[in-house]
This record gives sequence, structure tokens and C-alpha cells, in this order.
Amino acid sequence: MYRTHTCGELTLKNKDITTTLCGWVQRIRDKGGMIWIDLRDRYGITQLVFEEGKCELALIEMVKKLGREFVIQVTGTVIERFSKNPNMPTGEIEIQVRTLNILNQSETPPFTIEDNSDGGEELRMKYRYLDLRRNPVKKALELRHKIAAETRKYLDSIDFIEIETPYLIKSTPEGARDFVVPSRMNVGEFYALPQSPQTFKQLLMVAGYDRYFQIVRCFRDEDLRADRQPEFTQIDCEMSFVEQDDILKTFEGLIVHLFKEVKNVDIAEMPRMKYADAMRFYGSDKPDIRFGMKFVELNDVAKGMNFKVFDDAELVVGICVPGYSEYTRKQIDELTEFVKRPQVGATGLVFAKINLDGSIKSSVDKFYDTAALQKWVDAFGAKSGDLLLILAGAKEKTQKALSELRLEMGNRLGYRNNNVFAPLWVIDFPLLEWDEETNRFYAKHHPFTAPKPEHISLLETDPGSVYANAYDMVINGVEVGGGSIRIYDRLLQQKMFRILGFSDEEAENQFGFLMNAFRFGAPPHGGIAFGFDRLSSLFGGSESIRDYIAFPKNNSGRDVMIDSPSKIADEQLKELSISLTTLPK
RNA sequence: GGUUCGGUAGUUCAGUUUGGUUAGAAUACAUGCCUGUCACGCAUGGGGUCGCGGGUUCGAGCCCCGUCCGGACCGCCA
Repeated sequence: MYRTHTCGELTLKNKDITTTLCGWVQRIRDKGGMIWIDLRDRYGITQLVFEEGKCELALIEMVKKLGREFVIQVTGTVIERFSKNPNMPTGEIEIQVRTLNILNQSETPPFTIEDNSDGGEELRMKYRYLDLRRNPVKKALELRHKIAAETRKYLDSIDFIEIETPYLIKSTPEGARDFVVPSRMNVGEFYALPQSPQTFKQLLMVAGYDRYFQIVRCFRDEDLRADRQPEFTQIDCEMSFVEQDDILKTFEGLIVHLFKEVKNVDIAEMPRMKYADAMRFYGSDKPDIRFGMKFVELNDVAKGMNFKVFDDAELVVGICVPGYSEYTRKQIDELTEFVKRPQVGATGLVFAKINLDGSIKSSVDKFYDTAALQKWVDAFGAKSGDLLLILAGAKEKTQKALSELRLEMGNRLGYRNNNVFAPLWVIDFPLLEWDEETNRFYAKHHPFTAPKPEHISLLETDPGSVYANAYDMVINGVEVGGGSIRIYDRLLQQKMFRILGFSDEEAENQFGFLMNAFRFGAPPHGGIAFGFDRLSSLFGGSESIRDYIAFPKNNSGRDVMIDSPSKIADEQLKELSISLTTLPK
């Protein structure tokens, strides 16, 4: 037996017992006649003590050979510390070591294995197995495990069944770019890795498994972000014989359960906001509702005063920042620079300060007198001491830019507290989205989403105004999940593919298996998928999902530890009947 | 595909604005001292292809061009 206890469990209750521990040398404090070692394992840290005169000289000599991250086994007596450390669970005891066994040596690690490591991102990824020894990363993975475990517990308790679906499937052109896998046995043909198990879970509904879920890896060959990895995990769910409201209630239940069990946070309410309102009041389909500063449209009160920027704009819209009329010229200039960055894309920023004495100072005083400005103030319901920030231009672009500005102000004002959680449903999404470049409609959610029944007749006449029974769950401005009621009628699905520009042949070729299944008694159904990595990072209070994934990929989709992707041998290519050529750009 | 920031000791960074003697700090590492430390302390020491290639110059870590690598973001992500 290697050990009798872990490094996290011994306390004064275990005083005087003999124990054997295994772990890594976290730190050595050599005080001359006395040496302490912090011994670390997954469960915590226990202090070892070696004291001249109280242990054999040979033992001291051996201790002097130890270095950071050596793996050792020690046997000794649990004793009460002379000077205790109240900051650690095992801080009242230490182990007076009798025997030391070096299980393995370690080179000096390239960075410190501490909560605040001196290692940079890339180095820590290259030696991820060392990074994973660090407490914050371990905590993140424990949190992730807890969420997975509680998800399974909750869904199991309400009769959901976890079923695995295949990873080697068929490529489809819609949506994200597929990762493809060549087939050796079928020359010239490729599998694709699933972007989601969408069609399979629908087939499970046809098969009668009316409550399915799966914590499942998904793959999308698109550029990465701090919150986007090419392979990521979803909590994928589908139910039969349900309407939208049944699904919202069921998965509100899941989220409430997770917050309670994992974070001990009570979610009081889960508001439902129409997509149109989300865009109108927050300029985003994933609003952060931890704070106000809702958009106020100013077209009526701002236009027609010979200020060309506003007169020419499709939309004049602003936010009221409470209590910030004291913002200096320099700070406002910073905000102007912020909105003018290409990523935000506004051309300028108009402000109005409502001073404490009631006077109003704006950047457009030349065009707007006090009475005109007062109309703005009334529109916002602003008070003395408030600051109005206003953008103008094309509708969508301006909404997006003001949304960025609102979030920036939320950050500056400290409204975006990681320990406050404000979930909501965004509902009533448009079914379709017009794409100017390709001159066709795309499915806003996916092509299996059902139009609202009362809008089906509009599909022929005015597809752009059709709404869907689709919904997203948004928490703190992060889209953590989304789903829809699906089409289960073969002819409606066929019509949908036609609207999306599929020929009947293409639809048959790519989704014939699903359309065929709909011939054999498909029940009404719908579902949702949650981004498990995002949910984990959100619970952990981090913007990046990378620390919640044991072995993540970097910005370029590379794993710098195993150095993948990589070239493969000519023999492998030959076996796959693949020859590589460099295509002209 | 684009924008932007960065690459200097094992590591994290300063030094680049204004080119000029031997490139610094902290930390890590090594050695010595220290019997209650817990980010122990003190002393000493070793440690550099300034990402790579080219150019300008009497002279380049610093300026210019190219290139590679990394971070954040836009496009993209049904």
C-alpha cells in the first residue's frame, strides 16, 4: 500500500497516529537545523518536518537532495504544530517523518506550480500536465465535473436517458465548416465529425426515446476565440410531445438546480425577452441584464435640427449612464476612441452631461438649445448628474456599437460582477436571415427549426417576417444554450429546404434519412443544447473556457503540447488514396 | 481573410520614444549560513543566438523591409 491518507485530510483529530503519505514536493523551507516540506497531492498540502536531533542524519542528507516536484513517499507521526497556520485545513498538524522514499525525481519545472504561476499562457499549455497540478486549474476541472454530475443527476431524475450518437457522420454544407475524416475502406469518401448530434437526436425522438440527453463532444472547423474551441462539449437534449413552454420550464429547472447545487445560488426568476426587444433595448440577442442602461431611441427628438449626422442616420440611439456627468473630456475622448475602433465601428460619439445644477452641456450645443436637449433628457428619464451617450448611423451597426459601449460602461462602473448571475430566455427569434452576399435566406437557428404555426402561411409570401419557436438561454451576456421546436412534418421540412435554396435532390441527398424517418410516425418534438464549457467558465467566473478544458487548443487551433495537427506519413496517405497538392490561391 | 498588441536570462518583464562603454530587475536555480518556517530570511554565484532573415548606419535589442510564433478582437461560428 502506497499511502494511508491523502495530503488534505489529516487534522488534530489524527494526532499521534502513524501515517504514510505520497505526493509532490511543493516547497522546501530549509531553516538550518530544521527543514519543512510542503507535500502536495490532489487533495491538499500537508507539512512535513525534519528536525536535527529528532531524526537520523541520513534522513536529513536525503532531504537535501530533494527538489521541487519530486514524487516522494513518507511515513511518520502526526504531531501538533508548535506554530500553527490557520490559513490551511491541515495547518494545525505536521508529519514528523521517520522514513522517506523518493518515488521519482523531477527536473526543475519551467514555471512555478503556484496559484499565481510565473508561467505565460503558451508555456503552461506546452507543459499542460504541470499546469494541471496548479490549484486554480484543478478547481476549474472539479467545478466542471460537478456540473456534469449534477446535470446527469437532475436529468436522470426526470426520466431523461443518455444515449451516445456517432462521431463519424456525414458532411453537410449548412452551418459551420465540418472537420472531415477520410475513409480508407471507401476510397475518395469522407466522414464528417458532428457539429452537433442534431439529426440523430431527432431520429431518437422518432424512435420513441422521448427524453434524451447527452454530454457530447462537438466539432466545428471555424476560427477560435477565448470562448470558442474547435472541439467543445454540449449538454444536448431533446424531448417529444412538448411545446416551447414545456422545454423552457424543464431546462429552467436544470439551470436552477445547477446554480443551487454547484454554486449555492438561488435563481429567483428567469425572465423571457422577445428577440425584438433584446435588440431594441440592448442591441444584442444576448443581453447582459445584470444592469440597466437600456437603449432609448431618439429619432423623434433628435432629427430635424440640421445636425447632418443625426438627420442622415437610420437610427439615433443612446444610453443614460447614471451619475457620470462628471466624466472628464479625456474620459469621453477615450470612449470615443473605443467606439471608433474598427471592431466596434462607430464613426463618432455624441454626449450630453446633465450637470448637478440642472444645466445641460452637450457636444452638439451648436445644433441643440436647452429646450431641444431637454427633450432628450425627458426621453431618457434622466436626472441631474447623469451622462447621455448617443450613437447614430445604420440601424444594425449602431445597435451593435452601442451594445459594445454599454458593456464597456458596465465594466467601468463595476456592474458586471462575476458573482452575480442574471439568466434569461430570449425567445421569438426570426426563422430566417437574409444574406446579402449570397442573395438567399439562411436559417437563423438551423433548418430543422419549426416556424410558429400561425406564421406558416407567410413562408410563401414573406419568409423574412416568419418567427420561430426558437429560444436561447443567456446568462450575463453569454449565450449558454439554445434550441427550438423542430419540424416533424415531411412536407414542411421539404418546404423549408426549398426556401433555403436546396434543390429537392440536394435535400434528399443530404437529409433524406431524416425526411424518410418523418414518413414513419415522427412525434412533435423540440430540444435545446447548452455549451458545457461556457457554462463551466461562467460558473467559475472566467471569460475564457480554456482553463475549464483539460487539454485545450490555442488560438490557431493547435495543441502545442502534442504538436498537432501534424503531417502524416506518405504510407498513411497512400493507404487513404490521398495525394496532396498545393492549390493556387 | 482582416485589425491590433507582443517575442530580451529557466520564467515574468523593463530597456526601443531620442541608435553609442560590459543589456538590467524580480523570481527560479546553485552554494553557504540560519531550530518554528509556511511567498521564510540573509549572503554569494552562474545564467543572454535581444524569435529568425535581410537592409540602413562608423555603430542596431532599439530604425526599415520580410518572415515565423503567440495573445486579444472583427469576419466566420446554421
